[in-house]
Amino acid sequence: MTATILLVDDHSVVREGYRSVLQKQPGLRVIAEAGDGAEAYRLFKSEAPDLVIMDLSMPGIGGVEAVRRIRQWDKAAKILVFTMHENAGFAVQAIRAGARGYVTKTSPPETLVRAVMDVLAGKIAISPDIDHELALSRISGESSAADVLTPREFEVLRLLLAENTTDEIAETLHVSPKTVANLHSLIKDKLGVGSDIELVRLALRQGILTQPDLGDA
Amino acid sequence: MTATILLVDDHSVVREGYRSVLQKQPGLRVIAEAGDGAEAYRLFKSEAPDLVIMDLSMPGIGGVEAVRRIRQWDKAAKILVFTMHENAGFAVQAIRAGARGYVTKTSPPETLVRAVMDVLAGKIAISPDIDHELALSRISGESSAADVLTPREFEVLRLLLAENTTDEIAETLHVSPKTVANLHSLIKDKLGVGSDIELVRLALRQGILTQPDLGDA
DNA sequence: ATCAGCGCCGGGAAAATTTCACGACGTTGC
DNA sequence: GCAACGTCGTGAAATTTTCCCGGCGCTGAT
Repeated sequence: MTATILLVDDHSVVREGYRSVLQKQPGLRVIAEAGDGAEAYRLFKSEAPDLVIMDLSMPGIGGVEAVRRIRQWDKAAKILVFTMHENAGFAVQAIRAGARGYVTKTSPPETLVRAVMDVLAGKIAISPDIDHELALSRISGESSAADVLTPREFEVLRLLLAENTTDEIAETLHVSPKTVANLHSLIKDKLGVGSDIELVRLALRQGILTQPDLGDA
Repeated sequence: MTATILLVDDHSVVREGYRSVLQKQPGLRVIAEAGDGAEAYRLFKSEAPDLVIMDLSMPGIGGVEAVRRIRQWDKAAKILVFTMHENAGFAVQAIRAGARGYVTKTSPPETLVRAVMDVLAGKIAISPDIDHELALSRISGESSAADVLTPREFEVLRLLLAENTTDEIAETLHVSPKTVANLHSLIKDKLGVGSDIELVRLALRQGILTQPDLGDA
């Protein structure tokens, strides 16, 4: 019995790479490919693959959201995240969303194959570098944003990173600009950063702010 | 006569993809692979390939710097940049550094092959999406940082994004904190942004600030 | 040679923002 | 009931940002 696989990555040349690696492995068969989250969801429903290999950064709905939706449709779906982000924050997000594995693209092909086998066998597969990252972040506990912030604070943080001025946020939140400024200050305090610049970079590292570069002008 | 190629990308599975695509093309032969800029430079010198296919985001010295060094070593080197960044800023940097082509990873395999052929034939190859980006950025001219800023301003900008406080920058630059604050304000003015957060995001888009996520904690 | 223009450096003062201390209200949990 | 906490807001002090200014040195044009 060969296991069927759905490949999800927005770079076709990269999918070619996955396929090439997986083909060499007996017992695996790639039956479909998707280039974004929405297509992945659609194909999962129609093809019902045994395993999904999913990239994180994709146009439209991102990988994490795609994982969430697929798991919502099939609570037993086996999804292995395969991404460039060597970052504990992303891994935590992905696992929380329902991924059964997280492997970085810097890993050698064997690691990917091994992870595929593990996930198919029902195990959880995390690549060693991320394991290490995770351990580190536990030790030298960088405040990890999403935990130490209250829901309201977190929302203000997201808006600060996306929207612009304090006043705009105050309006969309129906509170006084003063409150937003207070929260802004409190957030920086809780996160242990001194400037907005550090704040953005922290958010970047932790995957709160996702966009790498889309939307130039 | 078959053309020899050096592949540079820090993700081995991705290199697998390139190879797979290029192998199908008669007249092309991949003779070496590198996982970072330094290795690429070393291999270029020892293997003297006809063409280099280079990723941009890599550990250690990045792709742009690698392009620069290789071109310094061999002014006639043919380098094709193949990256995920669908961003005019990166393309401009790469071309200025000496790349002869710029293709995004979202492009279909044919586009890559076509670009490889064009560059080998001595032409400049830019993928259509970037051409479009370039045109757009010319029209709705986003201030493009590096141009409108004087050298000194640009340096302060870099330090703001990397270093932290105004005072630290003042010291490393041997000027008064006041001057740094003034420059900081002037930079935001010239770039047309209202807050530091926008400033960081602009820098991100334009590739002034490169690190995507390395160095979590 | 003179002068205008510009990059660079910083002072001063007004304006805006950040920060801190504090109070109020509702919820939750012991 | 009450302590603990999240949320919202005020006010006033502290700090930063911003704007306007003058001075210096260089370059290029007249």
